[in-house]
Amino acid sequence: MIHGITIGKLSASTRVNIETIRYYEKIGLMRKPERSDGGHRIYTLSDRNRLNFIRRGRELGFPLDDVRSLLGLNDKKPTCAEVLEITTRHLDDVRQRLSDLMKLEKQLARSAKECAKNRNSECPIIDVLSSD
Amino acid sequence: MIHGITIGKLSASTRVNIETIRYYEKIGLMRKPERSDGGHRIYTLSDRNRLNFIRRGRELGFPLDDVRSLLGLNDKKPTCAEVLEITTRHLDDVRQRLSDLMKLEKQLARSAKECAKNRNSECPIIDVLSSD
DNA sequence: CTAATATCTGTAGTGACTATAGGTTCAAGC
DNA sequence: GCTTGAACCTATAGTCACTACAGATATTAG
Repeated sequence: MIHGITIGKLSASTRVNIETIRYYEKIGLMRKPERSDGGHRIYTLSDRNRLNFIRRGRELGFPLDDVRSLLGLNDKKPTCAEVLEITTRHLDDVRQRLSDLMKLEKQLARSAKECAKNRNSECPIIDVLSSD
Repeated sequence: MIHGITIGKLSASTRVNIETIRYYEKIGLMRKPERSDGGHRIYTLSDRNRLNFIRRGRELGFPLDDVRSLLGLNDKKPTCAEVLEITTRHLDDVRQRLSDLMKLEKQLARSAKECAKNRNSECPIIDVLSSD
């Protein structure tokens, strides 16, 4: 291949850490690339596309197992319906986490506010944590 | 023992898993309790209070290191100002995660919607992941 | 006394990396 | 051709906060 890419260049051009790339190879998300005579990994443009795919999937919060499915590594390329199913499940999960975090934010914000205006007496946050 | 609580009862009365209680002991969040002749852990009401404190802290999303500080295990009992500082930092973190998740939710929801009304052609979600 | 239940220790696994140690290869400049 | 420094290699351990075993021992109810 005329256009071999070292792992460093691949890392720089995809914004994925070198260690992470090697980790993806270990768990089978990235194929094992060719090696130079000295044993350095040599990647192709196709590898770069795949890695970008994985990165974007991760940026959307998909767990690596979902990314694996989306890449078609579990069985075949997923149908559009299957992709939708994975996405919908993930979306539900995100919404659940959102709802949990919003409750949390409210509680913390209330505690912090009380604490701020009540600097002399017993700490209200500690009280909350200690109360039965 | 009149005042002894077994780990099972402690677990049931605090809704903290037995394994988690032992883990907290290992990392020094819970003190080492007395033991029965046979070697079973025997807890006191004070242990139960502490464990409830830890559980509530975790429910508010504080990392264990923060809980440790709030318990006064790092140096002394924290002042109210220190508690507020820990809480505020944690709140900032929660708000950051909230903001990230909201962006995520938007993107995923948009993708899912497009995918749902577009079942025949190329999958829009895969397109997003593949695009440069 | 027996049988069922509870508890014990220790280790490994989870997810998705990140960090380190100690070695080898590559590419550029002279 | 040689040197040097950057890039790369493998393997292992650490992160967080648990959870899940396996295999042994203790306790308790009947």
